[in-house]
Amino acid sequence: MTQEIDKVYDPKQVEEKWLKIWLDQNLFRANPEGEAAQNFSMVIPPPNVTGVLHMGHALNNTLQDILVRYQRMLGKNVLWVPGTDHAGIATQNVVERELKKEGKKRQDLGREKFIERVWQWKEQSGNQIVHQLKRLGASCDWSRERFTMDEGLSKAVREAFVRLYEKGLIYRDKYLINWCPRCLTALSDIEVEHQEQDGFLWHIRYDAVGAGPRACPDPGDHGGSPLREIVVATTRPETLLGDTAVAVHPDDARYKHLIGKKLILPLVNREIPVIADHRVDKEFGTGAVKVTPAHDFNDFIFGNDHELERINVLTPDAKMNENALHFQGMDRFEARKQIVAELEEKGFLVKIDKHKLSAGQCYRCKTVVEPYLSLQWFVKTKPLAERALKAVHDGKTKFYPENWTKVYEQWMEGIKDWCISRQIWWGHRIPAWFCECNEIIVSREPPTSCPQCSSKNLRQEEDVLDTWFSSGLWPFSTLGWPEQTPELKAFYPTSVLVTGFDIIFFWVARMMMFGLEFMDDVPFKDVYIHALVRDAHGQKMSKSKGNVVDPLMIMEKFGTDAFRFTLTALAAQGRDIKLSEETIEGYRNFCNKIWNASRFAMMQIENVGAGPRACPESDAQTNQGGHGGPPLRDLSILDKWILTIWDKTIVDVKNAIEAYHYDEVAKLLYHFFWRQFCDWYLEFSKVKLNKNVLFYILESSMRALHPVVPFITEEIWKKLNPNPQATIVTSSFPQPQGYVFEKESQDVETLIQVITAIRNIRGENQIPIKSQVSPIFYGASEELKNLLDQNSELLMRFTNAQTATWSTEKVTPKKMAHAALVGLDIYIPLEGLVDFEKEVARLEKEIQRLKEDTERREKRLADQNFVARADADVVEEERSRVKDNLTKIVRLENTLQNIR
RNA sequence: GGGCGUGUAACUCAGCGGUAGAGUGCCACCCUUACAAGGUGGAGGCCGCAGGUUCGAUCCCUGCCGCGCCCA
Repeated sequence: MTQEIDKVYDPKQVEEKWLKIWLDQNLFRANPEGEAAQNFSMVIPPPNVTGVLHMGHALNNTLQDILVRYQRMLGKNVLWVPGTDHAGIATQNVVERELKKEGKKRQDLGREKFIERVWQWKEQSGNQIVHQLKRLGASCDWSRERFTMDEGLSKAVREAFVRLYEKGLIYRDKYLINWCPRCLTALSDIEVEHQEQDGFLWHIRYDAVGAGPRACPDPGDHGGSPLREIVVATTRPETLLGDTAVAVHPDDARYKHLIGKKLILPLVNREIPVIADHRVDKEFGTGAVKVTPAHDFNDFIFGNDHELERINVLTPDAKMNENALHFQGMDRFEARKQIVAELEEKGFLVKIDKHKLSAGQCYRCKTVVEPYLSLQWFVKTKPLAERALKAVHDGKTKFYPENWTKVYEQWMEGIKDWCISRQIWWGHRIPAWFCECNEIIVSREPPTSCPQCSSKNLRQEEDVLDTWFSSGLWPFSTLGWPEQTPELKAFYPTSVLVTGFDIIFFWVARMMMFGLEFMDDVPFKDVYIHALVRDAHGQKMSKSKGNVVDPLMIMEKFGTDAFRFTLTALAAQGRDIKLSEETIEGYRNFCNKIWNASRFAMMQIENVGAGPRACPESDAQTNQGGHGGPPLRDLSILDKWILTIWDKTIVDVKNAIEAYHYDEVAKLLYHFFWRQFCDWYLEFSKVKLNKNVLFYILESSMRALHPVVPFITEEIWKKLNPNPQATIVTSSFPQPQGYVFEKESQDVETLIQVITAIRNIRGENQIPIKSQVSPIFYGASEELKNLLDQNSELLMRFTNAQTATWSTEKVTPKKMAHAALVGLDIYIPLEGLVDFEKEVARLEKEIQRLKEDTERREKRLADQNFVARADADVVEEERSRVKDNLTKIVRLENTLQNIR
C-alpha cells in the first residue's frame, strides 16, 4: 500500500490489466458438480454473429453481469453461458455482399462452397461482438461459449425437429406466407415489420356479366348503376390479375341482388363470382372487396372457405409472371402503375382516394414483403403455446416488470402456426428427405434408403430452418441437450433471462414453448425485461438518423465503469433510457470520486501509527457471512453512525438487486459513497480517525460496488488486500454486521444539523471562508450541551470557527446572525464580518417559511375529522411540528428586532 | 380497432395516501494539504387538466388532453 496513486483515475490501463488477468485465471468458470440449490445460471440472449456491440447489448449485458457478479459473491456456483447466433438471413446477406464485390453470386459457388465461405467469414470477422462483450466486463464462462451452428447445437436442432415431426407438431403445406422478394425466402409473421405509409385506395368498377358494355364512360358519372356493376376498392391494383371473386356482406342491400351472379374482371375478362361473406366490412371502401386468394391473407381464408381458385401472378422476385398478361416480366410496382393507367384508359377506374396503409417489410432488409403461395414447413404452435401460457399463469416463470406478462399472454393466445422453413443456405438444413415415391423421411441421421420403396434415390430438403428455431433451444442446447450432461442437470432451468421487450416473441415465447416441450420444465424462473436505449432526445437510435452512439467510443472516452454505472442508474423499470454524454460524464466523476476517496483513505490509514487490521480472507466460496466488521470497542459516535447507515445500505442494495431495481442499486451506492461516506465520514476522519472503521467501510464498499463497476473496485481492492491470490471477483458480497446504533446515529445527525446551520449562515451572508466566526450557543438541554462540547473541535473545524461558547443567559442578538433549531439557538456575531442586511433578509425568509408551514398544519389540526380519523402518530407529528415552529418564530422575530 | 405505457424542478428521471426527492444544469463564494472530474451555500415545482373516493390525493378511481410503443 505504499505505491504512488494518480490524482485522476485513468480507466484505460486499469481495465485492460484486470480484463486480461480475470480471463487468464478463468475466474468466471462454473462448476457443474455444485449443488443445485447453490447454483445460479443464465444464458446470454445470443447476439448475431454479424453484430457489433450497440447500446442495447451494452445495457443488456451490464444488467446480466451485475446479477452474475452479485450471485458469485454470494457464494453461488454461477454459470453464465455466452455465445452467438448464426443469424441465417443477416449472415448470408453479409457474405453475399462480399461475393458481389468479387462479381460473384452464391449460386456461382454452389451450396457447399458458399457455406465454407460463410464459416471462413465467421472465423475471420464474425466474432467481434464476443471481444466487445469481454471489454464490457461481462463475466461469462467463456470456456462454454457456444454458437448456434456448432455441432452440438445442430444435433439439438435435428433432435427437436424430428421429435416435433413425429409428434405431428411439424407439418409441410402449401400455404400463403410472408415472402421477401429480395432475400428470396419465407419469413415468419413476427419477422415482418408493419410500417404505416401513404398510399392510395383505387376504386375499380367490375361489370356484371350480361350487363353489356357501357355506352360511353362518363367521367362525371361515377355513381354507375348498382344493378349492373360493383365497384371495389384496393390498395394493390396489380393483384387484380389474380382475382377469383368479389365478396360482399350478405346483408348489404347495395349488392344483395348480385350475390351468386358473375362479374367480368377488367383487363383480364375472366368471369368471377360474387360471393357473400359476413366477414366483409360494409363500412370499408365500397363495401365490396376483390378476392385474391394467392396474394392476400384474408382472401386466402375466403378462398379456402368458398373453394376459390388461387391464381399466382408474381414470380419469387416480385415480378409479374405468366398469368399477368402483357404485364409479364414487369416489376410489381411498375406493373401497378401500368395497370392503373390501363384501367383508367378503359374507363374502369372510378376514383382514387389517399389512404394510409401499413405495409409489411422484411425485418432484415426492409423490402416490402409479399403474401406468397408456397410449400413450407410449419410448427403447430397451439399445443405448445397452451403449456407455455399455463406455466406463466401458474407462476413458474415470472415477468419483471409484471405488466409484460400480459403482452406475452395475449401473443400466446393469438398465436398462429410458425413458418420455420427458409429458402436460404446458411442455417440448419431441414432433416427431411424426399423419395422418388413421394415418401417424406424425417430423420436424425441421413437415411440410406426409403423405408417405403427401398429406393436409394433420396434428396434432402433444400430449405434451412428459421434461426429462431435454434435459439428457441438455447437455454438447454447450450447445456448439452439432448445429452443428459451434468451441466444440464445442474443448471436447468436457468435462474433468469434478461432481455429487451422487442424480443419477447422471438426468444422468450419460443424458449418457453421448447423448454416445456423438450425439458418438461420452464427455461427460466424469471424474465427481466429492460427498456430501449434512446438518444438524448428520446429518439430511437438508428443508422439512417445518424444518431447512433457507439458504446465502444463511450467506454474509450469515459471508461467502462462509468458507462456501466450510467446504464445501471438509468435502468428504471418500465421506462426507456435516454442517454446523453453529459449524464455519463456525471458518473465518470463518480468513478473519480471513488478513486480519490480511496486514495485519501489509504493515505490516512497508512500515515497514522500502525497499519490497519489485515485484510481478512473473504473468499465467497468459504465465507458466506462476510468477514465481520470492526470490533465494538473504541468506536466513536461517528464510527457508529457510518456503520449503522452502511449496514442499512447493504440490506437495501441487496434487496434492490434481487428485485431487479437497478436504478435503486446505483442510487443507494452513489448516495452512500459520495453524500455520506465522502462528504461526512471522510471529513470527520480528518479530525478523529478510526483506521479500522475507515478501512472496513472502504473495503466493503468496494465489494458492494463491484457488480456495477468491476474494474475500478478490483484495482482499489487489490491495493487493500495483501494476499496476491485474492481477487474481488470471488470475494464475498458485504453482509450487514448488526450495527444498530440508533442513539449515536441520531446524535451525529444533530451535529450535522448544527454544522449545516452555521454553514448556511456563512453562505447566505457570504462570510469569506477565511474569516473565522465565533458562534454562541444557547438554550440546549444538558444532553445536547454535552454532545456539542464533546465534539467542539469537529464543529469548529467544519465551520471555521475560532471559538464556540455557551451563553448561560438569554442572548440579546445585537448585530448577530441567528439560527433557531429545535432546542438550540445559535448566534453568530457579524460585527466586522459583513453588514447584516443579508442576515435580515435571511431571517425574514426563514420566518416566512415557518409561518406558512405552521398555517398549513394548524388548519389541518383544526379539522375535527382529521384529529379523529388520522393515525395518532400523524396527528402527534403535526402538533409537535407546530409547537417547534412557533417557538422558532418567536426566537427569530426577537432577533429581527434586536439585530441592529 | 384492441392492448400497454407515460405526462413530477430548466433537462433526465425516482417516489406513490399525510402537499415532494435525486443526478445534471443554473446562481454565489472558494484552487481549504483526497478529488476543480472538487468543496460550501442557494434559487427553482398549482406533481398534464377536470371530476370522484377519503379527515387528507402527486399517489387510488373515472373521464379528457398530450406523447410513445406493441398487436390487428
